[in-house]
Amino acid sequence: MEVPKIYNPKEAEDKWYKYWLDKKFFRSQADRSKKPYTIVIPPPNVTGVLHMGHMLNNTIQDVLIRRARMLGYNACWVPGTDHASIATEAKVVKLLADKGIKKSDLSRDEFLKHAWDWKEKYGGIILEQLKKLGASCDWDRTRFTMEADLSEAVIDVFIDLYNKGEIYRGVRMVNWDPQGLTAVSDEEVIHKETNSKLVFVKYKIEGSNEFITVATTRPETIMGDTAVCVHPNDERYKHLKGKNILVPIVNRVVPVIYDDYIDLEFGTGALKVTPAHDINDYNLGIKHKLPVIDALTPDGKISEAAGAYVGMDRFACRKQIIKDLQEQGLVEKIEEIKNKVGYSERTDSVIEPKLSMQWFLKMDKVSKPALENVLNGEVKLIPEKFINTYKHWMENVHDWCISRQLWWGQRIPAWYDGKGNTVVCKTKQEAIKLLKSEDVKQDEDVLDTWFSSWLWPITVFDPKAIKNGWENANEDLKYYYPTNDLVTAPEILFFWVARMMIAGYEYTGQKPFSNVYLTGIVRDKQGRKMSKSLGNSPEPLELIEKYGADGVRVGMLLCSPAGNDLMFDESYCEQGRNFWNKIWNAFKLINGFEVAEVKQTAAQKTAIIWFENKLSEQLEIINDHYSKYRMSEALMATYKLVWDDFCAWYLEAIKPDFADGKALPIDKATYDATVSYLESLLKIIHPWMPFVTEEIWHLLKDRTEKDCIIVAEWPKPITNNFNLSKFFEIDQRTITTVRNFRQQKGISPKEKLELKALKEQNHYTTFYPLVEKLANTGSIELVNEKIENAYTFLSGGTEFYLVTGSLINKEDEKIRLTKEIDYNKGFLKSVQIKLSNEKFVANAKPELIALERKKQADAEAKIKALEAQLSTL
RNA sequence: GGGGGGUUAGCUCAGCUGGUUCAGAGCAUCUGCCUUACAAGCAGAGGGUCACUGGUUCGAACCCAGUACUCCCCACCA
Repeated sequence: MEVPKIYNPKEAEDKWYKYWLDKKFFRSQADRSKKPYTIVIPPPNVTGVLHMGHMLNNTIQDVLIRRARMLGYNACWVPGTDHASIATEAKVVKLLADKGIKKSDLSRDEFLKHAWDWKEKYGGIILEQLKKLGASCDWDRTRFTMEADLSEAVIDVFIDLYNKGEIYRGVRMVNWDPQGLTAVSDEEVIHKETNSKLVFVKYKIEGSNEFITVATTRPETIMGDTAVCVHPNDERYKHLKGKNILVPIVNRVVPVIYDDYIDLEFGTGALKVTPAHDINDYNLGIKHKLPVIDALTPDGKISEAAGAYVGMDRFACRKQIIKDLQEQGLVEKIEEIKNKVGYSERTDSVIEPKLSMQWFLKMDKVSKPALENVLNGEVKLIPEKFINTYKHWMENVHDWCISRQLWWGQRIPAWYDGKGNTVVCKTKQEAIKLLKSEDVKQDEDVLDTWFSSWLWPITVFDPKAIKNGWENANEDLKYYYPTNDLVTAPEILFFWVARMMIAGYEYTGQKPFSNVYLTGIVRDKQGRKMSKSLGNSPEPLELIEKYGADGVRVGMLLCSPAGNDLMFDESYCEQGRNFWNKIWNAFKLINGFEVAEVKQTAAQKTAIIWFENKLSEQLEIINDHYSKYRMSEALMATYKLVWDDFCAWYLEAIKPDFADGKALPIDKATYDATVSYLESLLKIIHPWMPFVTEEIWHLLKDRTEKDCIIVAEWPKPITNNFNLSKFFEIDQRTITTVRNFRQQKGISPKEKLELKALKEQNHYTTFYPLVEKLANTGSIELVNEKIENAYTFLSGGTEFYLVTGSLINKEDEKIRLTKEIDYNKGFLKSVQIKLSNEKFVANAKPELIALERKKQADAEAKIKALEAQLSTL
């Protein structure tokens, strides 16, 4: 069959993806007669567009799922998207703002309509992009975390946990995002080292000319001060007991309080206490019954309560107040310091600790099984190094603030009657009944996104399982759950992975997945995280355009050891592209063979025997890598098997000779063996490069409609005795030596050389036909006598002679042989030292000693042979 | 501040129970080849004080202690 000279990835990708969809190869349905293999996708944000992290993640998932499918599992990969409340709401707010619409001018329902419109329009983009990558998800199962029944499950969980007493509402210090105007969880705060000014401010002591100096990085909160605190043992301040202090600017009278929380060493040993704006101060305030003055508005401006600078932005105020204090002579000094300041992950604005009414989930009890089952290995983290981090986090876990001051998300099912009564229930009618009041209002807030996505592995299969209980779960959930592997980024180990485990144990009594494969972070060559803002991330779809999806998939995985960050560089994709090109060319060669009634050559016969061995050996190695989730190693082993073993050695060995400028025909046995090897290889490559393998699969033979490589059976090793493969390595070295000799002497590969071997040493001639073919020697003659004036070398204990008479320079040969003898003598000496060491002989394992003895004997024999050769010169 | 990694060839990384001719792989580099599958290629070659210092051991890239540099996670020190 005529095939194109170059493979066209774009054409093949579109064609085969569509074909796979048409034939429903991605579809999975519960089937008790087959073992399930399940992955649920970490749902990307609906606002998301494909980035390099997704590429890596989803390629790994696709490799795992495709291989499982070929191994005969009922492979099910469930896709979907996450509503991502903060990110999406921010996006929609911005979009409306661009149109001149303010969120505050809209009702909740109006805003949500805009949000849903946006979601319908753009929410599916990322899933479409995944298809370009070749992701073999069961698209019929696509879910969205805010679908009605998934949302209902979230509400059910809230109500259930509330009824169990695990959820409470309270005033707490939360991380307030003044730009997003919402509380965010501890995990959404990123602490960054920041250069700050530590301002030493003098506070006047009431009824005295004395001052007490406090150090602060946040002078704009001075108006919220309600005490000054010192250590009870601090000699410097003992005399202030019972005194009052005047807060600068506002001249409020506040007490001096004593608490051993104070660090005597830091600053001046005196702390201004601002209960509304610092968690420690808040705790001190509670302990010492201090009033709370909230000096800031939700959007980060100075509040009415502050009494000065009202309406000014917090950072502008910081500058102004320092200036004003300096003018009043109240600034003792200013130090430049580095401290950690919290920033919002979503909006990147400085987080403000703020007191507010929020809903919390108690974590101590519910998180226990999630910790235990990782420690006991029931759920495996890959790589294991994350177990320590995980343990540390789970043992020090704080209550989870689950409310968000947003509209996009699942609204908290709490109802208030305005008289201080609260009920938690699903509908307004119930609330009216329970509160015995017509005038009930639902909580304005929605739940944290992770409070819905922690149910993902359950609700994608059966959203009603929460309500109905595990015993009444549907067939899907019972069949597919617990899932097998979760592939995700270590950044969300706590955000999401830990919480899925919590929810899993709480609501199904089982783990949600058995293995958690944590990918690395994709970085650029300088080690910077790839991000849109830095502009250092290549556009994934452009990469696919350039190198083909197969090339990009391979490129991603070539540089991604498990759990390590990967320094991505486009050249890896180039390597990936070269790989599919190589495979295409190998196919082209085989495709061009002319089969005829000719005799099989000895080289062909032995090559077939050898490759069967090699293929089996490497297949076991590859399977082993997979079982340990060593993805890039499995890929590299595949790469070398194809490129080196198959193309460079096997195909070169069985390739027919040329005569009259035309390739000779090939016999049927060799052809069939070669095609079947190629088929096995294509299968092994398929998870990595699904498109090119499917294309070749169909060009190679006439196939029935459903005979696709995507559902072909994963090959099995034919033998488990790999001696042949080991023996051929010796012959490979012989071949390389001859080729090296040619290179040095400038002898063309086309020129036949005469190679002889010493008969008495000769034990293993099985692969001599391959040596003859690949080193282009005449048939290797076994001789009884050593040959003088030849290029002599030892390979596998046999002495070989390249008889090229005139080309041998005696002096050069002497130098070469002397060098080799020296090397072997040195080696022999090290072995002898080892063996003459009594302690070694006494302590080492017997096998090891035997091995060393053999090394000794071999080296001695080698030296003897080389010396004999030298003496003939 | 607490915890966890990492440091092996120019680059990205393997090296599993301390012992095989153990110092490896891929890429990059150099040399020679447009040999009718493939120059996105073929053949060959070079390249490392295993971060540093000490210890344990008959034997250390591997185990232990310390040092340096780096990355990540957690944390309420003004």
